[in-house]
Amino acid sequence: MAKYKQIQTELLSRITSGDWPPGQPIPHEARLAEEFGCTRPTVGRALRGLVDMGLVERRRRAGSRVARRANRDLVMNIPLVREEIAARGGSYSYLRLERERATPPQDVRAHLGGAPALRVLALHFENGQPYQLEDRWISLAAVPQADGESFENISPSEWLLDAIPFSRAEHVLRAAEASGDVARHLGLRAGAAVFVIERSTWLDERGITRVRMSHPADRFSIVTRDPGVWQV
Amino acid sequence: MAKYKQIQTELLSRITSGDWPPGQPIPHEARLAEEFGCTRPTVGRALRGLVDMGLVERRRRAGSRVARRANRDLVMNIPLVREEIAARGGSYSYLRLERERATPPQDVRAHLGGAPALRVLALHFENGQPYQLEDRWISLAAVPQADGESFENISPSEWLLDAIPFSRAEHVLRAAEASGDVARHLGLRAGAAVFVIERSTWLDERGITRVRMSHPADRFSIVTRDPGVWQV
DNA sequence: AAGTGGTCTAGACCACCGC
DNA sequence: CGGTGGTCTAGACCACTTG
Repeated sequence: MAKYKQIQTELLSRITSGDWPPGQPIPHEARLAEEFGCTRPTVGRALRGLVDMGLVERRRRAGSRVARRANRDLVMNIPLVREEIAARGGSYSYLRLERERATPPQDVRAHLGGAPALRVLALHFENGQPYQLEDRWISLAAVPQADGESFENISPSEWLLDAIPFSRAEHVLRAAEASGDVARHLGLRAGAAVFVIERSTWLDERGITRVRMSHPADRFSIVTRDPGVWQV
Repeated sequence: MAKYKQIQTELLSRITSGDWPPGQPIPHEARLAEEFGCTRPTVGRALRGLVDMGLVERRRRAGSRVARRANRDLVMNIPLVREEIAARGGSYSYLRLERERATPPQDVRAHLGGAPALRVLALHFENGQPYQLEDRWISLAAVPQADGESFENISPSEWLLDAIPFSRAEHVLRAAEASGDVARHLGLRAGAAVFVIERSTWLDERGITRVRMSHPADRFSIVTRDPGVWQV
């Protein structure tokens, strides 16, 4: 194991063990370097990871302290439906329901701009049961190639991932009660709970696509992980 | 701006602009160091951030490439309810409903161990309306101080944050339909959609606490951010 | 076998900010 | 003002893995 990582692990255990309680000043970099028998940049690299984890606060001249509120960030991942289901050993299938050029509703226009857009509605199945309803808008100004794609054999999600890069993405997670349309497509009764993910992506401040992914509540959950010590 | 960060920004723009498409090999560190007029460790630090963002893949001997699937991680934060509501300018209030020593259900026992546990049920209000139902189990073996706390004036979440550190946390996010009890406490009809967060924490493999936080679907959502924060 | 990334050192300069 | 963290250099050794 790399030395900076050993140091990181050791400092981490001093914090989580309560040996260094919240608010406790941490020895200077120079002192730690002496203690661990290495140079200051190596200690600095170890500490940087702890700062990113939100466990340590550092200020010039004032020194480093254990953060008072270790309000750590959570990390999650939203994989492609197909890969997610395959990873579980389930059988995946896909059905395009609708595809049309149309004018998006107000909130989507605010994101994609006034240009013409493509709407695609599609279903993803796990073991023959509806698992996700994908309701997507694609800006034809930003992604003109989409006009030539029927999306009958490949889902918009998957196609876009290979077709176009993005520089920024935002996700909103929420619970909702299924509207009549959503319920019908997912095979639920109207008003049943669904888990909704709305994803918006940009390429340099230009809206690319907006998608609403709805899942039956009893078949979907998201598990987060701790941000491991991401080395910086 | 630090040089490693300038380099990172430049490389990032080459990727997001499509100049370096997915799968494209990236020049060697030595070559980039030459191009940017710096040393190899500096280039290495810039690239490390891109690897953490999932945009670049590196293998010894094989070199670096733009990741084929920029399946980036998402970062979110679950703040204290009180602070979350205060940040919105709402008025916060708190009510402890129940507190008892009891034997946890099977799944919680698997996490906390067989030792005695404390159960606390509490409500968090925003502007007088129920916002979160907190249903918590605390291991008295791991947190004996909890036995002396009534939780009438401070929520378990808040108390625990200051009382005891943790080394690992796991969260499960899901949608659900409110059971009779949950619905009654939250002022909803039975079967209404709720957003549920289940958080489990450990200190060195020893279970500390498990909490289920239920929110009315129409008043709760989570917004994620890009993890670009820690480097770019 | 050799090229690539991964890491560390020893030393240095600078910006910031609390004293 | 001076101490602290933030960064960079020049050089080096090593581990991994692929051709």
